[in-house]
Amino acid sequence: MASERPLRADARRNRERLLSVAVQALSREGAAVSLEAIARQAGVGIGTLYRHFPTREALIDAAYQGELDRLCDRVEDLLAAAPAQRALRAWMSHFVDYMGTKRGMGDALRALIASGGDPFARSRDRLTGAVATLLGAGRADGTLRADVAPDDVLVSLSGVSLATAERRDRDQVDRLLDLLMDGLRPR
Amino acid sequence: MASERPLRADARRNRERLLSVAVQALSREGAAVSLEAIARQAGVGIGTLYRHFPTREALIDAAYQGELDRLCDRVEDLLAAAPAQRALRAWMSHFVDYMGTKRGMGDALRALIASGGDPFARSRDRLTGAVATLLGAGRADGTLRADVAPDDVLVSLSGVSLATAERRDRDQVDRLLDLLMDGLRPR
DNA sequence: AGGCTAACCGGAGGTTCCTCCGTATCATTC
DNA sequence: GAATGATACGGAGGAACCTCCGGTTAGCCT
Repeated sequence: MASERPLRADARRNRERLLSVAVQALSREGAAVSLEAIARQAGVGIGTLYRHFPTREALIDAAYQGELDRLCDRVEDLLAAAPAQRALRAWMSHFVDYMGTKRGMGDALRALIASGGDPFARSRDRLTGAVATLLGAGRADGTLRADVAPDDVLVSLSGVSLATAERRDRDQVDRLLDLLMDGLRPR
Repeated sequence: MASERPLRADARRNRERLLSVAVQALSREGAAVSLEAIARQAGVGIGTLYRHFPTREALIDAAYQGELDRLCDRVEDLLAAAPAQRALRAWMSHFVDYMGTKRGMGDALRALIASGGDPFARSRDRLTGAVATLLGAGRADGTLRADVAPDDVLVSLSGVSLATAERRDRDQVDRLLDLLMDGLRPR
Protein backbone atom coordinates (compact mmCIF):
# COMPACT_ATOMS: atom_id res chain seq x y z
CA MET A 1 0.00 0.00 0.00
CA ALA A 2 1.16 3.53 0.77
CA SER A 3 3.03 5.01 -2.22
CA GLU A 4 1.36 8.36 -1.61
CA ARG A 5 2.90 10.39 -4.35
CA PRO A 6 2.76 14.03 -3.25
CA LEU A 7 -0.22 15.79 -4.82
CA ARG A 8 0.35 17.99 -7.76
CA ALA A 9 0.43 21.69 -6.96
CA ASP A 10 -2.93 22.57 -8.45
CA ALA A 11 -4.51 19.54 -6.87
CA ARG A 12 -3.34 20.50 -3.43
CA ARG A 13 -4.57 24.06 -3.90
CA ASN A 14 -7.99 22.84 -4.86
CA ARG A 15 -8.14 20.35 -2.07
CA GLU A 16 -7.41 22.99 0.50
CA ARG A 17 -9.87 25.46 -0.90
CA LEU A 18 -12.57 22.81 -0.95
CA LEU A 19 -11.88 21.88 2.63
CA SER A 20 -12.03 25.41 3.90
CA VAL A 21 -15.28 26.09 2.10
CA ALA A 22 -16.68 22.81 3.39
CA VAL A 23 -15.90 23.62 7.00
CA GLN A 24 -17.80 26.87 6.75
CA ALA A 25 -20.69 25.39 4.85
CA LEU A 26 -21.05 22.46 7.18
CA SER A 27 -21.23 24.50 10.33
CA ARG A 28 -23.65 26.86 8.65
CA GLU A 29 -26.06 24.45 7.00
CA GLY A 30 -25.46 21.07 8.55
CA ALA A 31 -24.67 17.79 6.90
CA ALA A 32 -27.13 18.11 4.07
CA VAL A 33 -25.19 20.79 2.25
CA SER A 34 -25.23 20.58 -1.45
CA LEU A 35 -21.88 19.33 -2.59
CA GLU A 36 -22.38 21.09 -5.86
CA ALA A 37 -22.74 24.35 -3.99
CA ILE A 38 -19.50 23.72 -2.16
CA ALA A 39 -17.72 23.01 -5.40
CA ARG A 40 -19.12 26.14 -6.96
CA GLN A 41 -18.13 28.27 -4.01
CA ALA A 42 -14.65 26.85 -4.07
CA GLY A 43 -14.43 27.69 -7.74
CA VAL A 44 -13.90 24.15 -8.94
CA GLY A 45 -15.99 21.70 -10.89
CA ILE A 46 -18.08 19.10 -9.15
CA GLY A 47 -15.89 16.43 -10.63
CA THR A 48 -12.89 17.81 -8.80
CA LEU A 49 -14.71 17.67 -5.52
CA TYR A 50 -15.65 14.06 -6.05
CA ARG A 51 -12.13 13.12 -6.99
CA HIS A 52 -10.72 14.48 -3.78
CA PHE A 53 -13.57 13.28 -1.61
CA PRO A 54 -15.28 10.29 -3.16
CA THR A 55 -18.19 10.39 -0.74
CA ARG A 56 -19.96 12.96 1.33
CA GLU A 57 -18.61 11.23 4.42
CA ALA A 58 -15.06 11.52 3.23
CA LEU A 59 -15.47 15.26 2.93
CA ILE A 60 -17.10 15.67 6.30
CA ASP A 61 -14.54 13.47 7.90
CA ALA A 62 -11.70 15.50 6.49
CA ALA A 63 -13.38 18.72 7.49
CA TYR A 64 -13.72 17.74 11.12
CA GLN A 65 -10.52 15.84 11.53
CA GLY A 66 -8.92 18.62 13.48
CA GLU A 67 -11.64 18.81 16.07
CA LEU A 68 -11.80 15.09 16.30
CA ASP A 69 -8.13 15.03 17.16
CA ARG A 70 -8.79 17.46 19.95
CA LEU A 71 -11.49 15.18 21.27
CA CYS A 72 -9.04 12.33 21.46
CA ASP A 73 -6.44 14.52 23.07
CA ARG A 74 -8.70 15.24 26.00
CA VAL A 75 -8.24 11.73 27.27
CA GLU A 76 -5.07 12.64 29.07
CA ASP A 77 -6.61 15.51 30.97
CA LEU A 78 -9.56 13.43 31.97
CA LEU A 79 -7.37 10.64 33.25
CA ALA A 80 -5.30 13.09 35.23
CA ALA A 81 -8.38 14.43 36.95
CA ALA A 82 -10.36 11.33 37.83
CA PRO A 83 -10.21 7.54 38.14
CA ALA A 84 -10.49 5.71 34.87
CA GLN A 85 -14.10 4.81 35.25
CA ARG A 86 -15.17 8.40 35.68
CA ALA A 87 -12.82 9.56 32.98
CA LEU A 88 -14.28 7.11 30.52
CA ARG A 89 -17.79 8.17 31.37
CA ALA A 90 -16.90 11.81 30.86
CA TRP A 91 -15.21 11.12 27.59
CA MET A 92 -18.27 9.27 26.40
CA SER A 93 -20.33 12.34 27.04
CA HIS A 94 -17.94 14.45 25.09
CA PHE A 95 -17.99 11.99 22.27
CA VAL A 96 -21.73 11.98 21.99
CA ASP A 97 -21.89 15.73 22.38
CA TYR A 98 -19.44 16.17 19.62
CA MET A 99 -21.30 13.89 17.27
CA GLY A 100 -24.50 15.67 18.09
CA THR A 101 -23.16 19.14 17.64
CA LYS A 102 -21.60 18.53 14.32
CA ARG A 103 -24.86 17.74 12.67
CA GLY A 104 -24.40 15.05 10.14
CA MET A 105 -21.18 13.90 11.59
CA GLY A 106 -23.47 11.05 12.50
CA ASP A 107 -23.68 9.65 9.03
CA ALA A 108 -20.02 10.15 8.49
CA LEU A 109 -19.45 8.45 11.77
CA ARG A 110 -21.22 5.31 10.80
CA ALA A 111 -19.14 5.00 7.70
CA LEU A 112 -16.06 5.82 9.69
CA ILE A 113 -16.62 3.38 12.49
CA ALA A 114 -17.75 0.66 10.19
CA SER A 115 -14.94 1.13 7.73
CA GLY A 116 -12.62 -1.71 7.32
CA GLY A 117 -11.59 0.30 4.28
CA ASP A 118 -8.57 2.56 4.30
CA PRO A 119 -9.95 6.01 3.62
CA PHE A 120 -10.93 6.80 7.17
CA ALA A 121 -8.48 4.57 8.87
CA ARG A 122 -6.64 7.42 10.52
CA SER A 123 -9.60 8.85 12.40
CA ARG A 124 -10.72 5.40 13.29
CA ASP A 125 -7.41 4.50 14.79
CA ARG A 126 -7.27 7.67 16.79
CA LEU A 127 -10.64 6.95 18.33
CA THR A 128 -9.85 3.34 19.06
CA GLY A 129 -6.62 4.48 20.61
CA ALA A 130 -8.38 6.92 22.89
CA VAL A 131 -10.73 4.23 24.13
CA ALA A 132 -7.87 1.80 24.56
CA THR A 133 -6.04 4.26 26.76
CA LEU A 134 -9.06 4.75 28.97
CA LEU A 135 -9.72 1.05 29.24
CA GLY A 136 -6.07 0.42 29.98
CA ALA A 137 -6.16 2.86 32.85
CA GLY A 138 -9.30 1.18 34.09
CA ARG A 139 -7.67 -2.19 34.10
CA ALA A 140 -4.76 -0.72 36.00
CA ASP A 141 -6.80 0.88 38.74
CA GLY A 142 -9.34 -1.90 38.80
CA THR A 143 -12.40 0.21 38.03
CA LEU A 144 -13.07 -1.33 34.63
CA ARG A 145 -13.23 -4.81 33.23
CA ALA A 146 -10.15 -6.02 31.48
CA ASP A 147 -11.80 -8.30 29.01
CA VAL A 148 -13.52 -5.84 26.72
CA ALA A 149 -12.10 -4.79 23.38
CA PRO A 150 -11.71 -1.05 22.78
CA ASP A 151 -13.26 -1.48 19.42
CA ASP A 152 -16.41 -2.93 20.92
CA VAL A 153 -16.74 0.02 23.24
CA LEU A 154 -16.23 2.44 20.40
CA VAL A 155 -18.86 0.76 18.30
CA SER A 156 -21.27 0.70 21.21
CA LEU A 157 -20.66 4.34 21.73
CA SER A 158 -21.30 5.11 18.13
CA GLY A 159 -24.47 3.08 18.47
CA VAL A 160 -25.69 5.35 21.22
CA SER A 161 -24.90 8.36 19.10
CA LEU A 162 -26.66 7.00 16.09
CA ALA A 163 -29.71 5.77 17.90
CA THR A 164 -30.27 9.05 19.67
CA ALA A 165 -29.35 11.28 16.79
CA GLU A 166 -32.70 12.84 16.04
CA ARG A 167 -34.51 13.24 19.27
CA ARG A 168 -31.89 15.06 21.15
CA ASP A 169 -32.82 13.82 24.57
CA ARG A 170 -29.93 14.58 26.83
CA ASP A 171 -31.33 12.60 29.71
CA GLN A 172 -31.82 9.51 27.65
CA VAL A 173 -28.31 9.71 26.30
CA ASP A 174 -27.02 9.85 29.84
CA ARG A 175 -29.08 6.87 30.84
CA LEU A 176 -27.83 4.86 27.88
CA LEU A 177 -24.25 5.72 28.64
CA ASP A 178 -24.73 4.78 32.26
CA LEU A 179 -26.11 1.47 31.13
CA LEU A 180 -23.11 0.90 28.97
CA MET A 181 -20.84 1.79 31.85
CA ASP A 182 -22.65 -0.70 34.05
CA GLY A 183 -21.64 -3.35 31.59
CA LEU A 184 -18.05 -2.23 31.68
CA ARG A 185 -17.50 -2.45 35.40
CA PRO A 186 -16.10 -5.59 36.95
CA ARG A 187 -18.78 -7.59 38.73
CA MET B 1 -56.33 12.45 16.81
CA ALA B 2 -57.97 9.43 15.26
CA SER B 3 -60.76 10.41 12.88
CA GLU B 4 -59.39 7.96 10.33
CA ARG B 5 -61.96 8.32 7.63
CA PRO B 6 -61.88 5.08 5.64
CA LEU B 7 -59.79 5.52 2.54
CA ARG B 8 -61.58 5.97 -0.70
CA ALA B 9 -61.78 2.87 -2.86
CA ASP B 10 -59.21 3.91 -5.45
CA ALA B 11 -56.85 5.14 -2.78
CA ARG B 12 -56.94 1.84 -0.97
CA ARG B 13 -56.36 -0.06 -4.18
CA ASN B 14 -53.33 2.00 -4.98
CA ARG B 15 -51.97 1.77 -1.50
CA GLU B 16 -52.14 -1.99 -1.55
CA ARG B 17 -50.59 -2.33 -4.93
CA LEU B 18 -47.75 -0.04 -3.91
CA LEU B 19 -47.15 -2.03 -0.80
CA SER B 20 -47.02 -5.36 -2.54
CA VAL B 21 -44.63 -4.07 -5.15
CA ALA B 22 -42.51 -2.49 -2.42
CA VAL B 23 -42.20 -5.73 -0.48
CA GLN B 24 -40.87 -7.52 -3.53
CA ALA B 25 -38.60 -4.70 -4.57
CA LEU B 26 -37.16 -4.26 -1.10
CA SER B 27 -36.21 -7.87 -0.61
CA ARG B 28 -34.76 -7.94 -4.09
CA GLU B 29 -32.74 -4.75 -4.17
CA GLY B 30 -32.41 -3.57 -0.62
CA ALA B 31 -33.25 -0.25 0.91
CA ALA B 32 -31.89 1.86 -1.85
CA VAL B 33 -34.61 0.97 -4.31
CA SER B 34 -35.74 3.73 -6.53
CA LEU B 35 -39.10 4.92 -5.34
CA GLU B 36 -39.88 6.07 -8.84
CA ALA B 37 -39.35 2.54 -10.05
CA ILE B 38 -41.75 1.21 -7.45
CA ALA B 39 -44.38 3.71 -8.44
CA ARG B 40 -43.91 2.88 -12.08
CA GLN B 41 -44.15 -0.82 -11.43
CA ALA B 42 -47.28 -0.35 -9.38
CA GLY B 43 -48.76 1.61 -12.24
CA VAL B 44 -49.23 4.85 -10.32
CA GLY B 45 -47.61 8.24 -10.42
CA ILE B 46 -44.79 9.16 -8.14
CA GLY B 47 -47.03 11.70 -6.48
CA THR B 48 -49.37 8.97 -5.38
CA LEU B 49 -46.59 7.06 -3.78
CA TYR B 50 -45.45 10.07 -1.83
CA ARG B 51 -48.94 10.86 -0.66
CA HIS B 52 -49.38 7.42 0.81
CA PHE B 53 -45.86 7.16 2.16
CA PRO B 54 -44.39 10.57 2.79
CA THR B 55 -40.90 9.23 3.34
CA ARG B 56 -38.91 6.26 2.28
CA GLU B 57 -38.97 5.07 5.86
CA ALA B 58 -42.73 5.17 6.00
CA LEU B 59 -42.89 2.88 3.02
CA ILE B 60 -40.33 0.45 4.34
CA ASP B 61 -41.99 0.44 7.71
CA ALA B 62 -45.35 -0.38 6.22
CA ALA B 63 -43.85 -3.05 4.02
CA TYR B 64 -42.30 -4.90 6.91
CA GLN B 65 -44.96 -4.35 9.50
CA GLY B 66 -46.24 -7.90 9.20
CA GLU B 67 -42.90 -9.49 9.85
CA LEU B 68 -42.19 -7.07 12.60
CA ASP B 69 -45.36 -8.15 14.32
CA ARG B 70 -44.19 -11.70 14.14
CA LEU B 71 -40.94 -10.70 15.75
CA CYS B 72 -42.80 -9.21 18.66
CA ASP B 73 -45.02 -12.23 18.94
CA ARG B 74 -42.07 -14.47 19.56
CA VAL B 75 -41.62 -13.01 22.99
CA GLU B 76 -44.16 -15.36 24.49
CA ASP B 77 -42.52 -18.47 23.16
CA LEU B 78 -39.15 -17.34 24.35
CA LEU B 79 -40.42 -16.60 27.81
CA ALA B 80 -42.07 -19.98 27.99
CA ALA B 81 -38.84 -21.72 27.15
CA ALA B 82 -36.28 -19.93 29.29
CA PRO B 83 -35.79 -17.56 32.19
CA ALA B 84 -36.32 -13.93 31.36
CA GLN B 85 -32.70 -13.06 31.10
CA ARG B 86 -32.03 -15.73 28.50
CA ALA B 87 -35.25 -14.95 26.71
CA LEU B 88 -34.31 -11.29 26.41
CA ARG B 89 -30.90 -12.14 25.11
CA ALA B 90 -32.37 -14.44 22.50
CA TRP B 91 -34.93 -11.87 21.44
CA MET B 92 -32.16 -9.33 21.03
CA SER B 93 -30.43 -11.62 18.61
CA HIS B 94 -33.59 -12.03 16.63
CA PHE B 95 -34.11 -8.32 16.58
CA VAL B 96 -30.66 -7.58 15.23
CA ASP B 97 -30.90 -10.45 12.78
CA TYR B 98 -34.14 -9.12 11.49
CA MET B 99 -32.80 -5.64 11.06
CA GLY B 100 -29.76 -7.00 9.32
CA THR B 101 -31.66 -9.25 6.97
CA LYS B 102 -34.06 -6.67 5.83
CA ARG B 103 -31.43 -4.51 4.33
CA GLY B 104 -32.29 -0.91 4.82
CA MET B 105 -34.67 -1.59 7.58
CA GLY B 106 -31.82 0.03 9.43
CA ASP B 107 -32.51 3.50 8.19
CA ALA B 108 -36.21 3.08 8.64
CA LEU B 109 -35.50 1.84 12.08
CA ARG B 110 -33.69 4.93 13.13
CA ALA B 111 -36.57 7.09 12.07
CA LEU B 112 -38.96 4.69 13.67
CA ILE B 113 -37.22 4.43 16.99
CA ALA B 114 -36.51 8.09 17.13
CA SER B 115 -39.95 9.16 16.13
CA GLY B 116 -41.89 11.06 18.65
CA GLY B 117 -44.10 11.67 15.65
CA ASP B 118 -47.24 9.68 15.05
CA PRO B 119 -46.65 8.03 11.72
CA PHE B 120 -44.72 5.08 13.03
CA ALA B 121 -46.20 5.03 16.46
CA ARG B 122 -47.79 1.65 16.02
CA SER B 123 -44.62 -0.27 15.24
CA ARG B 124 -42.83 1.63 17.88
CA ASP B 125 -45.34 0.74 20.53
CA ARG B 126 -45.28 -2.90 19.58
CA LEU B 127 -41.53 -3.03 20.00
CA THR B 128 -41.55 -1.16 23.26
CA GLY B 129 -44.24 -3.48 24.46
CA ALA B 130 -42.22 -6.55 23.60
CA VAL B 131 -39.24 -5.26 25.55
CA ALA B 132 -41.46 -4.27 28.44
CA THR B 133 -42.84 -7.79 28.66
CA LEU B 134 -39.38 -9.27 28.75
CA LEU B 135 -38.16 -6.80 31.35
CA GLY B 136 -41.27 -7.38 33.42
CA ALA B 137 -40.63 -11.10 33.47
CA GLY B 138 -37.05 -10.40 34.42
CA ARG B 139 -38.11 -8.28 37.33
CA ALA B 140 -40.46 -11.03 38.43
CA ASP B 141 -37.88 -13.78 38.41
CA GLY B 142 -35.10 -11.56 39.59
CA THR B 143 -32.76 -12.06 36.65
CA LEU B 144 -33.00 -8.52 35.37
CA ARG B 145 -32.81 -5.07 36.89
CA ALA B 146 -36.10 -3.41 37.63
CA ASP B 147 -34.99 0.15 37.15
CA VAL B 148 -34.44 0.29 33.43
CA ALA B 149 -36.96 1.71 31.02
CA PRO B 150 -38.04 -0.50 28.12
CA ASP B 151 -37.58 2.40 25.82
CA ASP B 152 -33.95 2.77 26.80
CA VAL B 153 -33.32 -0.88 26.07
CA LEU B 154 -35.02 -0.61 22.72
CA VAL B 155 -32.99 2.40 21.75
CA SER B 156 -29.79 0.69 22.88
CA LEU B 157 -30.70 -2.29 20.81
CA SER B 158 -31.33 -0.17 17.80
CA GLY B 159 -27.98 1.43 18.45
CA VAL B 160 -26.27 -1.93 18.20
CA SER B 161 -28.10 -2.62 14.96
CA LEU B 162 -27.21 0.70 13.49
CA ALA B 163 -23.61 0.68 14.54
CA THR B 164 -22.97 -2.75 13.14
CA ALA B 165 -25.05 -2.37 10.04
CA GLU B 166 -22.36 -2.44 7.40
CA ARG B 167 -19.68 -4.73 8.61
CA ARG B 168 -21.80 -7.72 9.28
CA ASP B 169 -19.69 -9.16 12.04
CA ARG B 170 -21.78 -11.71 13.84
CA ASP B 171 -19.28 -12.19 16.62
CA GLN B 172 -19.06 -8.53 17.36
CA VAL B 173 -22.81 -8.20 17.48
CA ASP B 174 -22.92 -10.98 20.03
CA ARG B 175 -20.27 -9.32 22.12
CA LEU B 176 -22.10 -6.00 22.07
CA LEU B 177 -25.34 -7.63 23.07
CA ASP B 178 -23.62 -9.49 25.88
CA LEU B 179 -22.22 -6.20 27.06
CA LEU B 180 -25.65 -4.69 27.06
CA MET B 181 -27.01 -7.65 28.97
CA ASP B 182 -24.27 -7.23 31.54
CA GLY B 183 -25.63 -3.79 32.20
CA LEU B 184 -29.14 -5.12 32.59
CA ARG B 185 -28.43 -7.68 35.29
CA PRO B 186 -28.81 -6.76 38.91
CA ARG B 187 -25.50 -6.23 40.60
C1' DA C 1 -80.05 9.79 -12.31
C1' DG C 2 -77.66 13.77 -11.95
C1' DG C 3 -74.96 16.96 -9.50
C1' DC C 4 -71.52 18.43 -5.98
C1' DT C 5 -67.44 18.41 -3.54
C1' DA C 6 -63.87 16.48 -0.93
C1' DA C 7 -60.41 13.42 -1.87
C1' DC C 8 -57.30 11.49 -4.92
C1' DC C 9 -54.37 11.12 -9.07
C1' DG C 10 -50.36 12.01 -11.93
C1' DG C 11 -46.41 13.96 -13.71
C1' DA C 12 -43.83 18.25 -14.85
C1' DG C 13 -40.16 20.66 -12.81
C1' DG C 14 -36.37 22.31 -10.03
C1' DT C 15 -32.55 20.18 -7.26
C1' DT C 16 -29.02 17.27 -6.16
C1' DC C 17 -26.42 13.25 -6.83
C1' DC C 18 -22.53 10.87 -8.94
C1' DT C 19 -20.01 9.14 -13.14
C1' DC C 20 -17.46 9.50 -17.15
C1' DC C 21 -14.22 11.15 -20.32
C1' DG C 22 -12.27 14.75 -23.54
C1' DT C 23 -9.38 18.63 -22.56
C1' DA C 24 -6.02 21.35 -20.08
C1' DT C 25 -2.12 21.63 -16.98
C1' DC C 26 1.86 20.23 -14.48
C1' DA C 27 6.49 18.33 -13.94
C1' DT C 28 10.19 15.82 -15.71
C1' DT C 29 13.59 14.66 -19.07
C1' DC C 30 16.56 15.71 -22.77
C1' DG D 1 12.93 25.44 -23.57
C1' DA D 2 10.34 21.75 -26.02
C1' DA D 3 8.46 17.49 -25.83
C1' DT D 4 5.78 14.03 -23.58
C1' DG D 5 3.61 11.37 -20.26
C1' DA D 6 1.09 11.52 -16.15
C1' DT D 7 -2.38 13.97 -13.49
C1' DA D 8 -5.93 16.84 -12.67
C1' DC D 9 -9.82 19.59 -14.23
C1' DG D 10 -14.65 20.52 -15.37
C1' DG D 11 -19.14 19.93 -16.73
C1' DA D 12 -22.51 17.37 -19.48
C1' DG D 13 -25.72 13.75 -18.65
C1' DG D 14 -28.81 10.37 -16.77
C1' DA D 15 -31.04 8.91 -12.56
C1' DA D 16 -33.51 9.85 -8.44
C1' DC D 17 -35.49 12.92 -5.11
C1' DC D 18 -39.55 15.44 -3.53
C1' DT D 19 -43.08 19.20 -4.20
C1' DC D 20 -46.88 21.29 -6.08
C1' DC D 21 -51.15 21.92 -8.28
C1' DG D 22 -54.56 21.46 -12.28
C1' DG D 23 -57.44 17.81 -13.57
C1' DT D 24 -60.13 13.69 -12.43
C1' DT D 25 -63.09 10.67 -9.74
C1' DA D 26 -65.60 8.25 -5.98
C1' DG D 27 -69.15 8.55 -2.83
C1' DC D 28 -72.89 11.09 -0.94
C1' DC D 29 -77.24 13.74 -1.32
C1' DT D 30 -81.50 15.11 -3.43
